Amino acid sequence: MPGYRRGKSHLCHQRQRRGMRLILRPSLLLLLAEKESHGYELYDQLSAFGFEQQRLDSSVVYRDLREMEEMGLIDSSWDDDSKGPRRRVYRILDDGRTQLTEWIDVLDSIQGRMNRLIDRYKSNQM
Amino acid sequence: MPGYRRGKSHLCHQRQRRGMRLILRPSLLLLLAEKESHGYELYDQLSAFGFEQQRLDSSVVYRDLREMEEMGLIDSSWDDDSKGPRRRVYRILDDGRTQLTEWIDVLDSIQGRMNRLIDRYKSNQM
DNA sequence: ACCACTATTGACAAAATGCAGTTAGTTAGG
DNA sequence: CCTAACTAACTGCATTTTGTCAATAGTGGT
Repeated sequence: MPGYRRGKSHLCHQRQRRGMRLILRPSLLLLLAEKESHGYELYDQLSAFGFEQQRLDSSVVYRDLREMEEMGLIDSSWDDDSKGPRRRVYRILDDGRTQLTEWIDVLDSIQGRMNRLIDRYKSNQM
Repeated sequence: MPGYRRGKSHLCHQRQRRGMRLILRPSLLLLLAEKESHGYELYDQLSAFGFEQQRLDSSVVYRDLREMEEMGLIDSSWDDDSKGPRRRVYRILDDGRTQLTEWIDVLDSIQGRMNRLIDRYKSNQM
């Protein structure tokens, strides 16, 4: 059996990661709303939202892009003109813009709830 | 082939749920930091943090309590004096208070990131 | 006896996650 | 020419995490 004991500091990282997954797709959609792009570039740009490459495997980004494509939020095509390996370039669709708006609203309301929790915690400290 | 097509409105609910799961344990710990309690009562009190019973099955609450007990954040004992079925009463431990503080910090930082995202989205609307 | 409400638990399928590996084109150095 | 490093995308799989549903059990009311 693989030892694999989860220490307490590990728990925070896990929670942090989950928080990040919550905003990954909205972040990707926002980047694509600003400009079309391919997976590898998006992966780099995510640092602007606090994603660290150590903690986020690029395969997660590719997988999420594929799924958003299946959902009809974005679409893609190959770019053969660029140097290096071929790139799959993604563009946001109208449904994607609509979805982005809705997700932002959801994040807004989650923030409100998180605030309530944090405020209550802090008011107890006195 | 179970029909099960996920419409777009479904996606928001899914994301909302994820956001809620993120704050479930911190919420439970906070409630227990204020006063010892049992699962069913905690389940009721969660509405104060925006949890709706329609969208959160009580078994999830019980499961999380059990796991936090395994982690040594809280402990429990049976209360046989109360009316009705026996209650498992939970109390927060020192490690639980420490963990709560850390989780609150994590939520704080996640909020910061969500804010950056939302601000960037809104500045694009102009 | 039957129903509703309180209270906790168990079991299982479905989904999400982390990690590691695979394929391939390009560039630079020895 | 061979190799290493970087860019780029994708796949597979074992674990973990979820959501959902059902089972059990005590109490009070009609």
